[in-house]
Amino acid sequence: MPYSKEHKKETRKKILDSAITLFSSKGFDQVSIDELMQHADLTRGAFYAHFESKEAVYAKAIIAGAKKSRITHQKPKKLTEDEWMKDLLMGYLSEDHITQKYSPCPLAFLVTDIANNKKEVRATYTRIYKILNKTIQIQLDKNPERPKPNEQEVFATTAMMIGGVAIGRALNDEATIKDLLDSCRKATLSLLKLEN
Amino acid sequence: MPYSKEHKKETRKKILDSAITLFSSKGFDQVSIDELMQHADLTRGAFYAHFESKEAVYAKAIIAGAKKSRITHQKPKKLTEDEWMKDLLMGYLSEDHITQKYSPCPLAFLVTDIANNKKEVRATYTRIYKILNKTIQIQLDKNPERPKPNEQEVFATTAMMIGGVAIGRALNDEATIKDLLDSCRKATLSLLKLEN
DNA sequence: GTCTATAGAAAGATAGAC
DNA sequence: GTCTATCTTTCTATAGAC
Repeated sequence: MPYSKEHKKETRKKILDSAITLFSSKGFDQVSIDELMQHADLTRGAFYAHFESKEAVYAKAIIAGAKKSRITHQKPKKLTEDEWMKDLLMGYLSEDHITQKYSPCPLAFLVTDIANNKKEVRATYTRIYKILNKTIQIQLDKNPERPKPNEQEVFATTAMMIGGVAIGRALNDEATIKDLLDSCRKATLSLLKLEN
Repeated sequence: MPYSKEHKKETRKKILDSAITLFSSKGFDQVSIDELMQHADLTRGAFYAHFESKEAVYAKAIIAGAKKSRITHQKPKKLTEDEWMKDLLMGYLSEDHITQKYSPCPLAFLVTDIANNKKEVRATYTRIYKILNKTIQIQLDKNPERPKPNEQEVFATTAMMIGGVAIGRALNDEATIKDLLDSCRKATLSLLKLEN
């Protein structure tokens, strides 16, 4: 066999990485399989040895994108739980996130794109969305010296995070983007009782 | 002249109404000019007598859609300013809005769709977004007997409104949608100090 | 202004060589 | 597994008759 299993796995990963970047910045329809494969240094025809359709790679890209997001990472030892949570919020609601300087969160970058897609894709979104809320809740419950936000406050917070980033990407005016992000950062801290 | 000016204006309005409905529910790329014109009881070829391109009708549809949104309407006489504001919030963050039972807000239905579109389209979005925030601010300033929310609190509120509706449309699970909307309704009322 | 017909480009997916 | 070539469909936009 001229190609090892290892090789295939790496190629798949390259395709998936390209998919995260391209789908996040341009949406499902504006990325062709040709472009996707070229970005991964391959040609059209090789695609179907790895995924069965465009929808399939899109769904996998959402999952892979979520896993790359900082919010799923381990807390650095030198930070307290609350410091880490604040760090994540500030990073999420930042210009660098909007301009894709670091790994974009598919929940925000692809919200309406996904609403227009197939049932299986929306099921994937739903699963990841629940995980995000749960993760934040668990993280916040770790500090006993602060009033714990309830489930509703977490839902409201993530709606503001996702909404803030999604709107920021649609806007055409730096100053407004800055105001929006500032406002959301402040309001999320307050909602989660993380102000001090 | 076999067609009056009046006729043209009405035809244009029919196309625009179809555009709002179809673009909102399926996004820019998933609506073809053919489908759009059929929905308006016309054929492909007639389109270019009214709009110069697909992007052009899309941008106009965003504006027309925003004008149809309840939030730009006049307050009914029998309601106080705050009651009216609460009404709008509850309607915006409702299942009926998500399922498009009434006129969808393009700011929420098309956020990421617009982020992936041309500069002029994003400029249109930005303009309407600013108007929404301003409108809410003005409305809230009318009641002198309540602490006035500042600009930041209004920005945070609209981020939650738009985020809540956009996420709700991407979700695949009735119960989660309900929780999400409940949470956002409660949090927006609190942010705007409208609880009583 | 609206129709039918069509030009011209692009995209998803498959076939077969290596 | 990856390549090139191609089938087939779909779409935007234009041309020309009425």
